[in-house]
Amino acid sequence: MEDKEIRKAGLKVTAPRLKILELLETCGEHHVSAEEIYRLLLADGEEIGLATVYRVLTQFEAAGLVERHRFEDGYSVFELNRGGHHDHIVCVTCGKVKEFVDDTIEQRQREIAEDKGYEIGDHSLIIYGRCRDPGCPNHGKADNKD
Amino acid sequence: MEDKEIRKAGLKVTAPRLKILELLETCGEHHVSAEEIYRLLLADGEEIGLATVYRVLTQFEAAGLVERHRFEDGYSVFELNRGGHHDHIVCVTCGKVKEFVDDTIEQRQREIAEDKGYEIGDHSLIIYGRCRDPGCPNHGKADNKD
DNA sequence: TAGAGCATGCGAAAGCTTCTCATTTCCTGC
DNA sequence: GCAGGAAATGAGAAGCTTTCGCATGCTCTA
Ligand SMILES: [Mn+2]
Ligand SMILES: [Mn+2]
Ligand SMILES: [Zn+2]
Ligand SMILES: [Zn+2]
Repeated sequence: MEDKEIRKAGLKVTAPRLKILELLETCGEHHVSAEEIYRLLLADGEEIGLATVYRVLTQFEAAGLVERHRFEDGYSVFELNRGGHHDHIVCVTCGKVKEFVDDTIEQRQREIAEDKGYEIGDHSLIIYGRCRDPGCPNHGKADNKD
Repeated sequence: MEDKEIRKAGLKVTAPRLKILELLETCGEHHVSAEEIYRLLLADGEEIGLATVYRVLTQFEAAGLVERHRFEDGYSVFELNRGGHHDHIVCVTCGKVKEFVDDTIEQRQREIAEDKGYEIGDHSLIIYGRCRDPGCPNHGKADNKD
């Protein structure tokens, strides 16, 4: 099943590639680092190298199968490209990430690019804030001002 | 003159801090890396260490004097905090950066944060595209689709 | 002007990511 | 099914940005 997508990307169908793709499919909206993928596969009994995980993720990204994001700390996290574009809102306290799409913002971006003399390509919008989840260390603290 | 700002940040007024602040002032809307700052100061005859540049930039950032951004490649670039917030549009071909502010987008972000149950803090919006400058390698190429 | 403490420069180290290379695996054509 | 050539892998070394540790130097207050 995933064979098709890998072949379409011009890549050989190998165990590491299949396993990484499978794992990403189970992740849904969860964003995982290369290191996490590596450890999860190891724990699953797979024999795989960290370098391979990085290589494959980069290839998948180039092929449009996978998206890479860099949140505040600057390190890479990955997720399956599930078709539609979306942006992210991240809790700076607990790290929780939610996704959103806003047509107004998307439209304004196209207008801004046009206005500034750019042919628009991609974009990255990340909102940082504090979530109100009971489990978040931030929970309860009324309104911290720093 | 810059003494005031440094002191206000609770930091001692030292040659490295003054020089870095001065240099950033000459940069205007240009975004510079720590390494660039380091080399520019060295070329200017200053005796300074790269570790100090990083340390000072981090302190300035914490004090709100300086802003740090990470464009596509993930490395840090810095600019003086010139008061108002702004976002960036970057040419993926030549690297040219322009700044913009859009009230509609800013407002929608606040609504999204509210909607998703986050107390909004900062955000990072970077549009990637291709500029139409005569000097840009992209110039002339009608509309490349990859 | 002297003292306490903060800041600096240097080199070493951290942490993520990429590279190198010998070995293995995949895939095409027989 | 099998062999050959190309592509991919795993392991460790290396690369790069950024941070740390520490002996020395500088600032600032009194
Ligand atoms: Mn996502
Ligand atoms: Mn800027
Ligand atoms: Zn949270
Ligand atoms: Zn350009």
